[in-house]
Amino acid sequence: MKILMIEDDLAIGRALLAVFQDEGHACVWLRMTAGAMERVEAEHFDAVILDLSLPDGDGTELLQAMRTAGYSLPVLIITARDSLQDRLYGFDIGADDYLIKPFEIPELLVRLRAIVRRCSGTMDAAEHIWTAGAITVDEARMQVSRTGVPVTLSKTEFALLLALIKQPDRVLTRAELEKRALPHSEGQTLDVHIFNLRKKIGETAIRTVRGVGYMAQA
Amino acid sequence: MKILMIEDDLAIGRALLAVFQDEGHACVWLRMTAGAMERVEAEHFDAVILDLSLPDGDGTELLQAMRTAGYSLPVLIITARDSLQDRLYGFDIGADDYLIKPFEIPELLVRLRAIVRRCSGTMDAAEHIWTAGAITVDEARMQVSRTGVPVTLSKTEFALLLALIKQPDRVLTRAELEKRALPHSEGQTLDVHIFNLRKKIGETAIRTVRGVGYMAQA
DNA sequence: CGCATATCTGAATGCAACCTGAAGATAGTG
DNA sequence: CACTATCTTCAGGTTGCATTCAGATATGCG
Repeated sequence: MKILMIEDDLAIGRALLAVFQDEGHACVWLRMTAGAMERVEAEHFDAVILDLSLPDGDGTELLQAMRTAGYSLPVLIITARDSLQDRLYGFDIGADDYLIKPFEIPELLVRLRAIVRRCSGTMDAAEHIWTAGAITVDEARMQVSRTGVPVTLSKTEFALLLALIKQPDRVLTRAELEKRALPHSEGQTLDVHIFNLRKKIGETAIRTVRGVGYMAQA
Repeated sequence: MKILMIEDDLAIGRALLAVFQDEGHACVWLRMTAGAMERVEAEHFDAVILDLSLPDGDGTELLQAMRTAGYSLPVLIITARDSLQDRLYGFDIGADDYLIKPFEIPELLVRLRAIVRRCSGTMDAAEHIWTAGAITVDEARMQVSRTGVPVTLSKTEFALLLALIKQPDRVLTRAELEKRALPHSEGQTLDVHIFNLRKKIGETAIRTVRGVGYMAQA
């Protein structure tokens, strides 16, 4: 996922940047609205995180400009303003969600995922359901099934499988997988999780690519 | 409350979806009339929000079809057409209220609440009912029953169960649940309420998803 | 107002699931 | 055949949840 973050607070910006990196998202960080519109026009983003109080103008102007230009990508507003009027105004000009400072990072992640899912669900008609072979993963509901039979996975196993199944038939390196699913791990713990995962969802679902990593079979 | 929204404008749809989520309502968002009738037949909705100008046909046709099929649930029409004739036509074919774009979100909420109240008083009064497994929750009457046997819950327990049962088979995080049911709480008070809840409605009704939260079994 | 009951909250304990690291077995590669 | 990467098993340690209980707060009733 590729995110455009417009935020002038250094502490918040850095923290979010680090989190996004950990989650495997790409993130472009701007500290003002200047140049933002050009980036949106030139690149593809899956979501925008927009602070309203910025050094070179109000973030609402940017949002309005984006909407009138026809961009419908999900926008999450961050702000210190809390009144009902501010909120409604935010939605009116086209925000998808509204988060008030100070906020917890996990909450931001949840909401971000929610608005992205919401938009992609309605626009691509595809729910966030991933499939590869006999395996089906419902990302939002955190449910996995094999040939229709539900399977329960641990958090780590789920994260692993999700990373793999999001890009079927593409090899993910051990480093990539460890970064996504095993924050505290070193050594070959990954092997163990893959092993346990295979026990639950079947041997053939995940193929080993010797010397590189693993791959979900489409 | 469960709402069916048929609206092709992305900005409006998103804003409403977000508002409904905040208010704790479930909302199904379709962007065309196609498939709408099937949803109405298959699920229970408390209200329909219907845009008239849709990509695949006029919303009035859907409304007429619903009415001739005998569905009397409240319908709020949103449209850009403003002429007196359009309005009268809308009411003629069975709309309960009529809102002209652009509109303020609070106004929509007020009108929505009004028509729902109006209808629930006169028509099928027994209709805010959620089910999952052996559990039935009547939201309006605040009544819960297990395999038909009534169960009395405390306010907090009811709020918890309601949040869970509104979205069966979907994991709700601890944060989400705490936000809905325990405004003043921190720590693991949630565990205690889940425990008490399970004692009353049965062990199997609520499944624990370790490291994430809880889920109502459908 | 004061008492009794129901409910909520926070802390403490024990248990089970989970993650991790190590170590031997196995299979792939040159 | 030797070497290395991966598979498989297992035990130790950690974390999160279940469960209990007592004090605090709210609610209803006399």
